[in-house]
Amino acid sequence: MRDDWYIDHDLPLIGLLAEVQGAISDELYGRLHEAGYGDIRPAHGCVFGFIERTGGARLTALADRSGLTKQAVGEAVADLERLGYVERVPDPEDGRAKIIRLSSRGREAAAAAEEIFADIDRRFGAEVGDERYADFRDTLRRLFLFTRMPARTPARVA
Amino acid sequence: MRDDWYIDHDLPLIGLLAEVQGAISDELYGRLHEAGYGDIRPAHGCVFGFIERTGGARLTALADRSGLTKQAVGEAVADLERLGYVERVPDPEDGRAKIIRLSSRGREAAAAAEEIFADIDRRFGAEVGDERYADFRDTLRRLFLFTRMPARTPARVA
DNA sequence: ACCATACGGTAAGGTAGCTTGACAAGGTCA
DNA sequence: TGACCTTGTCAAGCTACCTTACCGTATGGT
Repeated sequence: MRDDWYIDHDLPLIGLLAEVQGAISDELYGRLHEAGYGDIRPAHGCVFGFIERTGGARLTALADRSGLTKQAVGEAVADLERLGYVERVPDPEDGRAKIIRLSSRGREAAAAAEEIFADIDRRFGAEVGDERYADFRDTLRRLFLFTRMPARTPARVA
Repeated sequence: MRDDWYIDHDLPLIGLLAEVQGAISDELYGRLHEAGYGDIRPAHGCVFGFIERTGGARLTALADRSGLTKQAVGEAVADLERLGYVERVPDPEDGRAKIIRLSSRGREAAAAAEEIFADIDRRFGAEVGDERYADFRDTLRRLFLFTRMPARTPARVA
């Protein structure tokens, strides 16, 4: 991105979303690396992004929430267990299931990530105005829920 | 995403951006497929998203604008050329360079994509309110430009 | 007690989309 | 004219994620 094409041309919504997301992603993993969490990769987001901070979650729940397959999430969990960020404990309520829980190091990393997000929110708020930014976040969340709405049930033919 | 975890838990900004982008992406490529442009893939976005509609652009310019490597964009261009969406012509001003231009089929596909985007904009606007949505788009664009801002020059030590 | 179903895991293999490295041909400028 | 940079391309390889298939164990309805 060395030239100024994007100053004069509008990217479509999808392009703007992708670019902003990419910028945040670069900052997140860059700063996690500096903070000593360099072994956390984007693929681990399906765990950190969707797990209960305390109490943990089942593999199947993480797969459902993230929209990925159990295999993909299982691989991420195996990685994070090896790296010491999560631990798997048997679920007392279901002998088949295991609870995936953040270890203390995992909670530290999650806290570090949340600080980075808070820092980004602060800078974004300062750039466009806090009220404007709050509205933006709110609208984005509504659009997210909108895209997750179940398709309209076809009208029943009486 | 079968359970309702995301109703009660806030995804961080990056998660919201990723999810909404994914939803738009699904719709875009699904509908392009139905419209007879099923051979256009997300990887081609670095061309369609950043090329001048008439006049075309150089490979290096597309790489700069999209933030990808020349190799990645070159592969997308080779694909699109084979599929008939773009053509490569020698640049009269520089013997090394080639101008990548949308063919007539390429312009048709771009127009189809723009209709899909307009349709999504219409639905999003209806969901959250047109004014609110216009503000949202505007703020998103400002945040995009903000993330593209050159790093602050360190204050010169007099 | 039986059997369908769900949970988690293993394994093999594949695809999309990018990367790094090396390079020839053409341009730029002292 | 020689040193250097730019443009585009070839080749090799990586990451993230998917698919299909199979398995053992546990649960729950009948």
